[in-house]
Parts: sequence; structure tokens; C-alpha cells
Amino acid sequence: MFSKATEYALRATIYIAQKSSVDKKLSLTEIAQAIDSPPSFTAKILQLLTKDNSVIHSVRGPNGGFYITEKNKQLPLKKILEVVNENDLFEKCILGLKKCSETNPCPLHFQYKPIKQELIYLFQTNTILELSEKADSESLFINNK
Amino acid sequence: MFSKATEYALRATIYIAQKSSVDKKLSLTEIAQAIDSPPSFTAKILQLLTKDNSVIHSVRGPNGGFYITEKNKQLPLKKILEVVNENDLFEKCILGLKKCSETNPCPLHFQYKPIKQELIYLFQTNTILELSEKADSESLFINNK
DNA sequence: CTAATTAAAGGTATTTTTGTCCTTAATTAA
DNA sequence: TTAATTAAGGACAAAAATACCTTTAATTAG
Repeated sequence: MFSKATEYALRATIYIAQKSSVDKKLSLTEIAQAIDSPPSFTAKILQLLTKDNSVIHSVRGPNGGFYITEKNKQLPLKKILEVVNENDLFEKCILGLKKCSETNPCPLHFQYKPIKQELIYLFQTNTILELSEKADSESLFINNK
Repeated sequence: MFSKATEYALRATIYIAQKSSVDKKLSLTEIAQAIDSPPSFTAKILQLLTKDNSVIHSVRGPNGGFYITEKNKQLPLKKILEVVNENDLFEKCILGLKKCSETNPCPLHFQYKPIKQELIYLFQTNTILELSEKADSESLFINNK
């Protein structure tokens, strides 16, 4: 469904929302361990999410790390997909046809349509905050190996 | 959503179901042109679908090519996904967590569950025949560029 | 039987994705 | 001010997906 990059972006953001605050920032090392992702690759993805502080924030130096503001916790999950450029899922034809449309539909078009709508709804209505609250504080990301 | 390989597999099979018969086999060249896919790569995928005649059939030599039997047209689309090994879509956690389950759910688990069910239903209940009949005989695959 | 046609099979090449490493910049504490 | 810490940024490496090409095998028509 999603690329590794997107999976890591979603997991990392949810974890950061769950565990961080302005005065309790999380290091790359902690995040990567918690969500079971390769640290260096995760760093790249966190950079994307940090750009313009669009999703998460970062601070360098001792006691630095990553955190997310209360305001940004109100962002929908969809925002994360936009940042990692996997947002086209909600526009693409399921058969990969470039010109599939309402007037020139692929054979799956009208059956897939409501499913796509539900996916869009899922990522548009769920905020980072809501998801982080659903994430059990201990058991979610550990034991993922 | 799907890999290129899977998209080509679905498109090719639907096209073959729509246009071929035992005495009107389709060549690789025609198929690849019709569904707008790279011929050599498509050949590999058709080989998979042909193996053990599990989905489509092939004949070498002059007037050879690919076709599908009426019997195999009754197969669900899911069969195609199995052959190209993208069947795990219906089992995987949307966040990529290895141990996500009913008792240890990821934060999206219960919201994604019904969507996943609908996807499974879509690919299990739709047969190749049904899809090929929905595919407009002329306008579906052309103009895809 | 021979030549032509078409898919099968295998190897190779390219591109994209995923992952690593090293240096630089920022921040902090001593 | 210096040393330590942590993310940013860039170059590089490995793996996987996608795409191509060449030879072989099967089939058919003449």
C-alpha cells in the first residue's frame, strides 16, 4: 500500500506526537528504535517532515531532538502523505490508467470509487493527535520485530 | 497502490479476456500496445500468468499467442494478484507493523479494517469475465497515453 | 524438411527505492 | 571559549523494481 518511506513517516510522527513535548524532545536514535526503522534513512524522512516546520519541529545540540506542537497535532494524517509525496494514492486509477475518469472509466472504476473515498476520509478526518492517543503508550511500537 | 507489474498483469488479463479466443490468439506485441506497457517486461508477466495455465494460455509459433479459456474467465481477480505475488496487500498492516493484530492493533487498525474488507471483497467477487465485459470494447485501453 | 513465426528463458541494463556514512552547522553546558 | 551533542546536508552504496535484448524452443505453413 505505502512505501517504506511513508510507513516510517507515519509511524515516526505518531510516535513523536505520543511521546514528545517542547521540553521533552526525542532523539533520532530513540525514534528509529521505537518504530523499528533504519536510523539514517529515518533521518532523511524526518528532515522532510521538519522542513518549514510543516509537521514536526527539530532542535540541534545537546538536549535537542524532535517534537511536535499542539497546533500541528491538529493536522490530518493526509498532511504527512503530502510531505512524503505519496498523496497521489487518492487520485490514481487502480489499474494505473492515465486517462481513467468518470466519463472514461476503467472496469473497476465505479466499484473502487467508494473505497477510495473511504481512504481519503480516513486520512483527512483523523488528526495526528487522535492517532497518537489511540496508540497505546507502551505496546504499540515495541515488539514490532 | 499496486506495482507496475501488477497493473500490467491486471490490464493484460482483462484485455486478453476481452479480445481473445482459442482461435484468435493475441500476440505479445498487440497486447503491450493495447495496454500501453513495455513489451519485454510484459512478456515476463505474461509468463507468470501462463505458468501451469493458471490464468492465461499461450501457444508458440505462427498464429500463436495468448488467450484465456472460458473456464479461467470465471476466476476472481484475486487470482491474478496471487500469481504476481501482490496478494499480501490484504494481510498487511497499513503502517507496516509486523505484529499489528486484533489484540495488538495499530492506531489505524480498526478504521482500516472495513476498507481492507471491501478491497478483498472487490477482488474476490469480481471475475475476469465480468471485468472484461465492463471494459468497453474500444475505448478502454486506447488513449491511455 | 525448411523457413518463418511466436513465446520461453536467461542474462543484462537502467531506474527507483532504500539505506549508509561523513562532514557541517547549531546549540548547550561547563 | 571549548568540548560535547545533536540534527542537517550531501555524497555514496546496496537492493529492488522496471525494462531491454539475445538465444532457444515450439509450432506451423509451404
